[in-house]
Amino acid sequence: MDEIKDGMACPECPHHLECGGKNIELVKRLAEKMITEEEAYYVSELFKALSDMTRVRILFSLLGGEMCVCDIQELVGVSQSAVSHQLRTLKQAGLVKYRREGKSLYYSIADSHVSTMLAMGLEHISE
Amino acid sequence: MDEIKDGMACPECPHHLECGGKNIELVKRLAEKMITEEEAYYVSELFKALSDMTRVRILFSLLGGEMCVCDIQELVGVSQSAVSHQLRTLKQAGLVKYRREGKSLYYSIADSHVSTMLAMGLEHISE
DNA sequence: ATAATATATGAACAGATATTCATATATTCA
DNA sequence: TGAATATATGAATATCTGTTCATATATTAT
Repeated sequence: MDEIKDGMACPECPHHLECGGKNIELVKRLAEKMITEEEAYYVSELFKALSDMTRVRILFSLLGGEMCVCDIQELVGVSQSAVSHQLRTLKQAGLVKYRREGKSLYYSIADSHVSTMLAMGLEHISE
Repeated sequence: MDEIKDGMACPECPHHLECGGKNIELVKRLAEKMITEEEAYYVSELFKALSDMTRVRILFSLLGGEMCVCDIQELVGVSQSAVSHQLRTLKQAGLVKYRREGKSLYYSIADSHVSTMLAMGLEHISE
């Protein structure tokens, strides 16, 4: 990878350095406004939790309200273990929460961001 | 997996069938409003495109406007090949578009859905 | 305390994914 | 046409991910 050098504007292509297509001004300016690596990591982890078909189906199921694990299992049609593993992923990403009632755990959408993201995803694919 | 049978309400837990925690009414009602497997697949594929740190950084770079590949490469700090592969993934997901100008390709965010999803993702992790 | 039910969890394996390397394609310039 | 630049692409590989299977934990009922 070439190093970014400064103050070497090329007469033929004023925005670029060394005619190499490196718009140093733009890159330097954007680099300051850029999200941090840490933020990018957490955002990607968040979307990773939404990147599996089973988890997406679980979340859309929960849009109608809270459900216990065995009902999710029934509705989504995967094994108890698989649902549980996926619910943990969703929980860790802050996408769902749960409460206990007797032997059952009732899962629900964590907040309205989640519903909106799902709605937007669905909208995006329908274009 | 137990089969869903109808009309067998259990006296002890009226919402459930066979005391097995299966809320058959709820499950049947939700099953009708459920997104299809196909929709779930496409939505998960969309979010999968957002589930990688490099791609997230590329997209946030592009929020400021279009950029050519070599500038993205410089800003994000990964190899030319890696950027190109990731741009293809983003393109296939409909998240970015591009136009050619001479030897360079200028990539940009495909539509406002994308910006909003990114903004919401960032918002969600900051809570 | 014991049994039954609901859910979680760890290990293992098959399949997916991101990067690298080498090379191909497309465009411009001389 | 040939050289240089910008980007794309295929193959290979190491890593990651989702499911299954077996088992553990937690709650309730007997």
